[in-house]
Amino acid sequence: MSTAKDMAGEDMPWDEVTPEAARKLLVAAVEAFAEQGYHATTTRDIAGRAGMSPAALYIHYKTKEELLHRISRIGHEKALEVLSGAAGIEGTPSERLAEAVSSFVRWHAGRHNTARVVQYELDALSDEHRTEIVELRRRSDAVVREILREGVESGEFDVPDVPGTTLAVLSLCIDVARWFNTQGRRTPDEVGALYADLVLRMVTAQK
Amino acid sequence: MSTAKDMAGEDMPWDEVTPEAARKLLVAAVEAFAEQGYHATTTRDIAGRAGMSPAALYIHYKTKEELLHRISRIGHEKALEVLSGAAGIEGTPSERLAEAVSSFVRWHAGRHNTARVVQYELDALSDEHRTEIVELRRRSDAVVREILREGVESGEFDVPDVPGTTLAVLSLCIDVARWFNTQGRRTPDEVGALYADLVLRMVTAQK
DNA sequence: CTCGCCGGTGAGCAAGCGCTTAGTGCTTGA
DNA sequence: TCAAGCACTAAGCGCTTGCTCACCGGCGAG
Repeated sequence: MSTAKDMAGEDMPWDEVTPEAARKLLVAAVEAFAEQGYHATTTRDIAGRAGMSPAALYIHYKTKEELLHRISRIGHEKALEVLSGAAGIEGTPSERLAEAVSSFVRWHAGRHNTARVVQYELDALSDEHRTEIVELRRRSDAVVREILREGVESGEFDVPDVPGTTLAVLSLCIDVARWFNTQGRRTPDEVGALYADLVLRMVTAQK
Repeated sequence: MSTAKDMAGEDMPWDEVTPEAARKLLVAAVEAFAEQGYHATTTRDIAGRAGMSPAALYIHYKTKEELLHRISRIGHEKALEVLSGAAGIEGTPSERLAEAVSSFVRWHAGRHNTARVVQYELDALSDEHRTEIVELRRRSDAVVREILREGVESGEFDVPDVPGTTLAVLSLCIDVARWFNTQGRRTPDEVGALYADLVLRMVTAQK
């Protein structure tokens, strides 16, 4: 079976953000937002983590909210890329669902700081920015729903409520960002494998 | 099959909080924290929603953090009560797991404002208060893990990784508080039934 | 060498924050 | 009837916040 393990979005994070000072500030912000949340993080804290003065932030970003928006947009794009890359491999719906779930979970575990900001700080975005991000989330939803639909069609899956099950599968993956801890016993690979198995059992038709 | 539908924690919310002014403030705080998060909520906002002056808050609570702690503690106790009440019914591990999941999910959906604060604002608590709350969460974990263990022992369940699956089941239930929306199409009962079914399929041994 | 440009800084402003305090009116028991 | 005690308010204190602005050093072009 082919793998999407080395898909985009897992290596060289944030290298598309330039110049270097802007990237350093953004990386510092991801760390701070993930640890304490957007509203509990001060611009002074972000600048301090990046080793710069508070005013430096405003050379590269108009507001603190714009910084969150950049993180959220790039993060969502990466996550969607990982998910649809995995869903697009050749294979049966079961194989594709397993690949999609394990890759998506691996991303949420391996990059749990980014994922936490991306998934749990949506409310802090302006209405306009949030609307844009929600559209990206709808696309993730569509990817999973389509695999389930195909599996039901082929008879591989037995899923009475496709939209509800789609929601549950994505919810399960996303929540990894909340509890996953680098100090914990499990590696991202292990969690991805466990979750792929659990999800397959949720949808597979019994013989 | 017996039901835990009318278990504690779903009716007459917060009626243990007295006097009335303290309860009104607490209910207002739950609403505000759920909508905007703890750090984005001001004491003026809470007092305003309760129809009182900002200073009134400090007659009933020492700090804003103490208010969060009260919400978090009572909420966790209610959630644990719902979960272990459902897990304690007579029946096979499958029946008990289904009841536990559907009740727990129903609580997270039906009282999603409280659940959101309880589940997603833990970081805002002081170290001391958080330690106390984490202990309550460990007990929820133990309830689910014990059902899984018994099901494996009886041969009803096939669960290679009991701790990991426990985590996944609880994570699935908890995340309901994040996405559940009163305007949505599903009722708490429907989501509870769907999730109980999905979880049973995750753990049931194939014949 | 000098000048202009530009990423970066130090100091600080206006606003809003959590919380306090002096005072007010209502209730209550002798 | 009235003093004490109570829940509550108006005003505001000290501080931190997001953000601004006058200024500065280094560097490439003429």
